[in-house]
Amino acid sequence: MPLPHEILFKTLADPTRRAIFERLCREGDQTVGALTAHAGISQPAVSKHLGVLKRAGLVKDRHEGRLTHYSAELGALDPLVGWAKEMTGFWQNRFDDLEDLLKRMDQ
Amino acid sequence: MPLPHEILFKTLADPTRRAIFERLCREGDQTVGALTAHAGISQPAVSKHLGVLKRAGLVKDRHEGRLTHYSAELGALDPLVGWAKEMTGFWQNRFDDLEDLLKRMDQ
DNA sequence: CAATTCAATAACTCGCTGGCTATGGGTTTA
DNA sequence: TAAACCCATAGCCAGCGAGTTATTGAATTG
Repeated sequence: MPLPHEILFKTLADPTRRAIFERLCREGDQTVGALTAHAGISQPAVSKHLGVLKRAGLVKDRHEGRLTHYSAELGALDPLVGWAKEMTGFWQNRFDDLEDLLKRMDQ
Repeated sequence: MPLPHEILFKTLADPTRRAIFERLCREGDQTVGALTAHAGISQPAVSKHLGVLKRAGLVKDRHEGRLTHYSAELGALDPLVGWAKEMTGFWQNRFDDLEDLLKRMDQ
């Protein structure tokens, strides 16, 4: 099983897929048909993207008769932000180490 | 010119490239040779990845004789975090709208 | 100056994936 | 129940990109 941020980066790297996700974030609940109408690609292509988004935990679906509604899954982006903070944190730690070193040299 | 987060997602989607960037964040300045020693791929492959990272603004290089040192560029991840916050923000706004609606209905 | 080392570029191969069309299963409508 | 509609799956194709080896340029070493 890959780390959480791994699948997120791969999934959100595709512009079309990210656009679908953004639309779900901005406008909330949407049917596949509505998403297809704005995506500029075929319905099967949209369905495939939604499948990928769902497997990444970025989206959840709701069945209502013959319609399928999709909505953005909240908090799914957390690992991504966490990873970014971790990276900048490493830098901060090195900065702290440098400060410690300078402090010790000062004595 | 693409949006800032666009290139970041594409660049960081590759595991090898992300590993190189993580190493630079964790351990700071590194030569191409040192990075190659830990990457498990050939030196040209590493150089190509470093080129991509550099064009994305995630990394900067420093020439010292025949060696080239690379280091992580701070703040390059900001647009990524910004985008994530924006997405969750949209959801928050919809939540606020719902609260407003309910408030208005209550009167 | 010859040999060696470091890194970048060139040229190529190959697997992955995002797009398509065709089809099928399930649901509503006439 | 026949027809139309919504969405998912299957199967196929083309382009991209990550890897390779070969080569070159530049800098250090002997």
